[in-house]
Amino acid sequence: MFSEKGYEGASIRDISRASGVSLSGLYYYFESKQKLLYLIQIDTFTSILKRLERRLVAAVAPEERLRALVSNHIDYFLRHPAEMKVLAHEDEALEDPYRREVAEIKRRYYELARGIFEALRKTGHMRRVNPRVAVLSLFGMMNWIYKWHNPKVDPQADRLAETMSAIFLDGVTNGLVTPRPRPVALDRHAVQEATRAVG
Amino acid sequence: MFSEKGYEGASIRDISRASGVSLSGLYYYFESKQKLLYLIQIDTFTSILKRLERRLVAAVAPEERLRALVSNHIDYFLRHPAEMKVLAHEDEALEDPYRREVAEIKRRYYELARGIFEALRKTGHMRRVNPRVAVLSLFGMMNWIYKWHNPKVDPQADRLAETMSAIFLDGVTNGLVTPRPRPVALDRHAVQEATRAVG
DNA sequence: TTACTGTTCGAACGAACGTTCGACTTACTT
DNA sequence: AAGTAAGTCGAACGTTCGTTCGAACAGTAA
Repeated sequence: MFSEKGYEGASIRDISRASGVSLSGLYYYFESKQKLLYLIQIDTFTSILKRLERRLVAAVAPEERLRALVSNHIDYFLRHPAEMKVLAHEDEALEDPYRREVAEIKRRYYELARGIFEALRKTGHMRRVNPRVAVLSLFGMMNWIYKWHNPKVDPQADRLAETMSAIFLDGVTNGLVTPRPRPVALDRHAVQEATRAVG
Repeated sequence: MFSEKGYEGASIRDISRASGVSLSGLYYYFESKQKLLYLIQIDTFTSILKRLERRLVAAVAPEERLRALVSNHIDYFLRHPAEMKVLAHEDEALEDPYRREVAEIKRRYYELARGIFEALRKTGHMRRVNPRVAVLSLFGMMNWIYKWHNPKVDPQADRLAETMSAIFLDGVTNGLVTPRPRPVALDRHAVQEATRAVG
């Protein structure tokens, strides 16, 4: 309901109708509408973060870690579209005792992503891009998915994650699109083309 | 008000209080709350699109056109943050006589962007990326800005547009960050590094 | 049977919602 | 001076909102 109509747009009566539980029945389980939104957000955020941490233990190279992050995020996104839409779209609807707590998890997620970027930079494989802007651009790319993704015509999670990783790491004009492992080095032809593109 | 509290969260009374116009005074100008949202969206969308079209007449090379699109979008975004937030965040709040009309402009904007991608591809400067996914990823990157951009700590429009264009065209791991005109070709060192990154 | 605990609900609360209406003011035309 | 049109507003309309409360139900323990 929150994902369909937005937090303010969805009434407790809507939720009651959709769930088949009476108004007061809902309040037996959730002390308020705010708390319900809070529970959805905390639950979703916690599990996506936990799943990411589990996946990251297997990945050590920064690029691999970044791919793991993108893959995890998008996979979760497409598997739980309603929850993720609520997470992406209703973050401002939460008020301050709850809001702070969700923001704290969000910050952990952000810091984790930022750490991967810093590592990528240390290995010398990233150019001088403001890391904050880079991370937030990546999240923007991924979190926008709920606005447009249509399972019938758009790529599945794996393919989408590969495309977005490729766009983000190599851009649309360089490199080749290949599944993991990483695209191979630029050949002479690609370098020539890149050079020609400038002139 | 719509940008602060969301469409549903903002009441006509909020708007009345903030504008200093009485409830009925507002209805002298706007026939409904929906119509007010519609007017904001149409007005904003029309002017950002018009401005883009004006800028595009000067740019012929696909890459230049893409940079113009990014620059125009972000510049407008940071200059009219409230309107753009409403555009990005409240698109689903609009109902169907109005909604369709806004969707039509949005489609024109999308098609324009897509056209630039197709052109980029035809020149051979873009690799095999699903153009739909590419365009929507780019828009995601840009439209997410309202969630995080803080004028005090984050780059201004020019710099931000350059960074996002660079990320999108070249990725974070390739090429160099330079202001327009385009970054120069990869030197031997960069190629070596890229190669090493794979192995 | 009685007592208790966990679960469900209808009915209602006051508050806030979007919208309307008629009256009033102001400024300009005749 | 009278008339007209545009602008502004207080008060109220019916509806919906989030939330509460006490009654009723089921299942188990004594």
